[in-house]
Amino acid sequence: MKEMSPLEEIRHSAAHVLATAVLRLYPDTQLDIGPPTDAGFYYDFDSQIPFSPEVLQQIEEEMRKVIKENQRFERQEASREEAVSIIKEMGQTTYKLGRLDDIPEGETISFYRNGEFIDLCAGSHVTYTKKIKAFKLLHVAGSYHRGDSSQKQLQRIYGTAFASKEELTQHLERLEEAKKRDHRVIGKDLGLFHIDEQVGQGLVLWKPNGAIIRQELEGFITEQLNKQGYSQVYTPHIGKLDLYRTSGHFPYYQDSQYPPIIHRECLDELAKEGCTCSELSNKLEKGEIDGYLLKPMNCPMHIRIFKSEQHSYRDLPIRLAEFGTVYRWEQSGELNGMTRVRGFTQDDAHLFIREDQLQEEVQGCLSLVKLVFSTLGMDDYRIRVSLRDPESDKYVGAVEAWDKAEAALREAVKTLGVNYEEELGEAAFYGPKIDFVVKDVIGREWQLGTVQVDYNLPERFDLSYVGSDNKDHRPVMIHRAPFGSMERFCGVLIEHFGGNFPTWLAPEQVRILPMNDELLPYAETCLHQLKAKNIRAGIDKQSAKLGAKIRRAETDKIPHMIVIGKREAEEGKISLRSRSNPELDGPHSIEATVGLIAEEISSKSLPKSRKPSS
RNA sequence: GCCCAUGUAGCUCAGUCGGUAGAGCGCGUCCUUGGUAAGGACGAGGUCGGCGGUUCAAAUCCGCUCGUGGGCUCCA
Repeated sequence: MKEMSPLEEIRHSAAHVLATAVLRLYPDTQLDIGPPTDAGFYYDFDSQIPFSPEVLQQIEEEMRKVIKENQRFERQEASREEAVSIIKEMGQTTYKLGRLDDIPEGETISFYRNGEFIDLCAGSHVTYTKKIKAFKLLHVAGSYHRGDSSQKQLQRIYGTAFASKEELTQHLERLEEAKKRDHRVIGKDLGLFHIDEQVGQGLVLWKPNGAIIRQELEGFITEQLNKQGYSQVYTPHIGKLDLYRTSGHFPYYQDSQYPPIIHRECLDELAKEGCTCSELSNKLEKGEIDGYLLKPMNCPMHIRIFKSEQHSYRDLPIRLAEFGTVYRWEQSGELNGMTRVRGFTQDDAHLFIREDQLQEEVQGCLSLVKLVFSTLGMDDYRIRVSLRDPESDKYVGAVEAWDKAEAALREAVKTLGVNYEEELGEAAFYGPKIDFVVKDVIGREWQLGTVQVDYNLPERFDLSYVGSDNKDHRPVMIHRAPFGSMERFCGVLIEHFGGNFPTWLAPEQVRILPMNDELLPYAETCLHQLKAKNIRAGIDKQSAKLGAKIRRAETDKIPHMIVIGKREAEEGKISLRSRSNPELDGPHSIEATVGLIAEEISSKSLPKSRKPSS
């Protein structure tokens, strides 16, 4: 049994109080489980009554009463037989008996009692309910019993609890603050992207400002690709079903693909025959009719490029890169802003290598991912090394090859000099992988950069190169994407910066604020000088007071403001107000300003101040 | 896909007991020409997500549907 921290004890106890209150109000309720979590606690209930917000309030009221009664938490150990009878006495047989069965033979079975309520529970708990100084029920959500979608769906009540009211208030305020950083909110405010009902769920429209950010990021990657010996390619958005039959993506992953595109004549023919839907999908699977698939992955296309020529061992590694857009039919409930979508562009590349090059190449890929993260100041990520489960037989390729690959990944990740976790059984069926995982503002984790070894596709496509022994050899493939997908990465990036992008990424890098219309010609002169250096700049020509223009530029999160008044125009200077680097504030010549900003852009400096935006 | 919630102007939201719509921001015009986070006046803008039902009457009640949010399941 794991010792619980004091905070976990409070939360765990709050979960029991929640169950106590629910049973008082709705005695017919069947309880499942109620553990503490990172940010609070939950309890799963099976109840006829839908827990609406009003009901939730009543439950919260009842919980307050329970706490006020200052019930004592008492531990009680029981034999298996006693445990069964306690559960039966409580009338909680539906789920609790199953939970009891989960406890291995020989382990202590314990219950915790508070007031009239008793629950199968390993502990631990606070001593009295009054120790729960501050709690709040947050929301209700559906959840499957044992996390299995074929099981009954229960109602999960989420809440949080703290040792003091102040901490609770702070926590709730932080949640409010986090909501303001939500990429969906900022994306709308700053005109970065739009997801349109009529275009389709999970299909991102990049608006002009968002497109600039994406172009800058793609440019950054392209620069690195050129340095590191990659070749960029372009491939189409659809390919024949046969291609994906060979790769195994069709029909194996059919559920998460847009349905195939079938030629009109073929459809007419089938209609004449009175072909049913299931017959059609049968024929598609068997390959009796062909069609096209919106590509769910870029690899098969890159593989066909590799295979279009003969390769010598001297040519390897061959590194094919593409910003390749793929389409996957994600479940509707899973879609989320830009972080989970149905069409997305991977900053993809496939490396065709000799086995002896594996470690070096993985290392190269990892250092690229690391460079991306450090350039953007994203240091709050975790690295997950996903290995195979030695017990399972779902994996392709020889065990020796896996061992080598896993060893190579381990060695490569060690050279990064960062912490990482190994997770058994998390590998893809075709090879082990390393993922960079980042949290969003609400604490949800998203996989961004990824490096994966693949033994499967070279086999399926019968890839080969000619070795020094003049014989054919099978290359190994590496899939890698430093950003993962442009959509998800931008979503996370928006939240990371809270919209205050470093100047090199900012859609509008400089805004000129003339005090009045007479100064417009001078403002235009300054604008030309900025634009001559490829600096994205604009002039606020609105008839408004300076304060209002500054406010607008601040809320638009423009890195640099150039204020122009009579004084500046007479002296041939400008007055800089900079949110990305307040050290630069003050009067400068326009030439010096252009130089400073151009330097900031080319060095990809991170913002120096993080003023919270209003 | 499933559970719950939700959908009113470009955005954020109000709209009581069912009596056919309101604010702020933004936008437009005019006035104002200013010194580091909001000057002022006037004006335009809505088939209340869509379809159907109940009703003399529906933004409001009911059903279906589409979208969104929070979870669950999933993520090659």
